[in-house]
Amino acid sequence: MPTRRSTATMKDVALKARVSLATVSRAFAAPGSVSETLTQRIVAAARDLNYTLNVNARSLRSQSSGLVVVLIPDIGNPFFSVLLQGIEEQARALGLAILIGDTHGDRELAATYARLLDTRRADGMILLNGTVPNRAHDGARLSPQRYPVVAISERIPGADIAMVGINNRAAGFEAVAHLAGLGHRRIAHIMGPADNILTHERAQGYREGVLAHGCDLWPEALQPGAFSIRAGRAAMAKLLDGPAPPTAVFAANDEIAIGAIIEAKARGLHVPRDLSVVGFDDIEYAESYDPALTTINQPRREMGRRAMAMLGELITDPDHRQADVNLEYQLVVRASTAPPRVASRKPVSRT
Amino acid sequence: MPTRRSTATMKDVALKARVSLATVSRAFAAPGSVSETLTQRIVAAARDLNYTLNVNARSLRSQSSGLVVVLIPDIGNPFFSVLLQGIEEQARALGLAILIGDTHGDRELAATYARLLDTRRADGMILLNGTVPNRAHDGARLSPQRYPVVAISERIPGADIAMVGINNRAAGFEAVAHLAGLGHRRIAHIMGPADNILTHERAQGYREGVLAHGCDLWPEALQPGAFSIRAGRAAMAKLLDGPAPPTAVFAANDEIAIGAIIEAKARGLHVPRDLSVVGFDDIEYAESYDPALTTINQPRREMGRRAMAMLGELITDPDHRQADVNLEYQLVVRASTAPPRVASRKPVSRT
DNA sequence: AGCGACGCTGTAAACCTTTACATGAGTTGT
DNA sequence: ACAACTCATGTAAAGGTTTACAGCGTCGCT
Repeated sequence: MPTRRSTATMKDVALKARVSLATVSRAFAAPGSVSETLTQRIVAAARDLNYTLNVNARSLRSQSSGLVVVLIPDIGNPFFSVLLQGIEEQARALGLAILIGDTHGDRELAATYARLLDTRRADGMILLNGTVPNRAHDGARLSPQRYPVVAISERIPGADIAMVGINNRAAGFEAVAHLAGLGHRRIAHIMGPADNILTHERAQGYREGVLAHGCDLWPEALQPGAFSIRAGRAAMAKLLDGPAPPTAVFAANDEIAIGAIIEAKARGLHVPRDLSVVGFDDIEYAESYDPALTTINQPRREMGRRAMAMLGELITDPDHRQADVNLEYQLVVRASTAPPRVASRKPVSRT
Repeated sequence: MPTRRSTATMKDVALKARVSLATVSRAFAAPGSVSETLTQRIVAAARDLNYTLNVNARSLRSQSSGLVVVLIPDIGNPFFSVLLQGIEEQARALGLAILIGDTHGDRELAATYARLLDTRRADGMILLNGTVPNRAHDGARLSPQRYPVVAISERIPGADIAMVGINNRAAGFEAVAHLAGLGHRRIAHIMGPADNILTHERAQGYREGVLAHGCDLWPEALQPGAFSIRAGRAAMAKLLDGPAPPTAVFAANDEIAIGAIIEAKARGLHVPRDLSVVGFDDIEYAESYDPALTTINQPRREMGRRAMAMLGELITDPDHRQADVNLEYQLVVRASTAPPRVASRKPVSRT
């Protein structure tokens, strides 16, 4: 018969240590403020009684929970895992715990998690999905009060929320520049979901790159898609079915890139000989794939750390205005890109 | 100047609705127990005042948090993501939230999360890493009191904790049976980390399979490893450097399998023509890999759901004894296995 | 009419901690 | 020697909810 422990409280500890309740509280909260003798007595008593702080009581009284909500659209997406580790690392350093909310892209669900802020159950929130959940929560009304919130990777339009990420437009440009530098002139782009802000930034970078390097830009060059292998495959199929297929593809993320490669292989094409592919994100499997993916590496751990650090400041000082942070990305050249088999024209020099 | 909302409490709602505090509480907690008229007045007042329940106060009073801790050794491991979704789904159905604790295999960290149970901040715990964290927490002493805990996938030795998973031994056996059925006689096994229980169960299944099908069993056939691509690669290299390399490999999980394939390819071998590989887990990338992985599929979402359901029962009734649950697994045959190039002997029929 | 039962509502205690304020002892400065 | 401080400690209120218990009106039954 598992007996729940009749929990010891501060009162019990105070009694046993022959001090007042307040002194016990202070002994734990502000180590300097209680004399050496008493502190020792208190610690000993707490140990003997197997005392543990009741966090709910503390939160109730101090109006803060020590918890931070992290909203993720899909925890299965490997892009987020390292990010999460960075967040968690920094959170621990700040004495905070994180609560991961997987929204599956469901706004309703996101709102549920966001409500944790309202109920004082969380002190702040990190957004990973490019949408402000509160908005959905009860119609169009945005919560009037401001909570500590920071966004990672995606700038949230119309919301005054600090962000840490990379310059996606520039990265997209660089991906195209790499392909153009190899001699490709017919470069397609498979995009992410239309409602995602990153999609447009990367596509914009693509467009500028294509223009700057004098490459082709035909109507079907920009394929709509989604951040998944399946979508990448489907889009690649369309591209390959077109009248003049591209010799290279810039995919909006690595999963799309993998999908594209699968489809190309299925049609007997060799990557990179017949088709070059560059991805985005540099997920763990990018390096292990066959061929190893050329892709844009984002400093994910650092992004997580920085975001959490910013949030920490915001929690202690809500009036603090945080500026956006843009970190360095990196084009990682691996085996999925090569010069086109028959260079349509001679290689274009980079501007 | 972001003004924190001067939060409305139940008292305010009671005042506005001209009822007592208790009635408001009951109106929310037990819908049936308050008259229609009052309920309406209360709901209206709550809406007008923008009232939200203070969860900390509730937790303090009711001694439960509505939170469940899920301990994961590595959130980056794709095996866990779907599992998590199953857990989360079921948790939501039960009105519980989950707190994901990534331990990075660090016992100290696991103990930190486990302490959430002590501090009444969590009502229960789901273990995904095969170790009981409390044990590490303060030396050898296991907490005397019992908390609602259930383990997924790994039976925890020496602890009386209910588990949901699959029969890993049988699955290992089946993997070998599949290879033997294709005609392989020289089948190696790359194992997971030695301190993991699954490692031994799968290895045991392998041994029994090899024996039952009259295959070779040489000293180096069982390669120690870890659940990672890198480890799989290294082990495969050793196997291939041996005097009589295997024609097939059973890897303890998919990442090992991918590592093994990478190494084989690097040496100019073709999979499955020169080497058959079967993995374990059927992670998302198994299907997309080249070649698509033959592997053991675990019903991950269902495992998560069941575990959470069991935990739910345990939370409401701590005395309830839960029996272990073994779910159905499935061997998924894809492109990474084939008959050996030169069948060493004629195909062995399955017993 | 009287009695018990029942259903709804109110009163007040309890949950455990933090913290403003009060107290008193010890120290410093003049 | 005494005022003015400092410092460690104690007292008690506050934080927002749940819930045992009590009160009261209504209904049905005899």
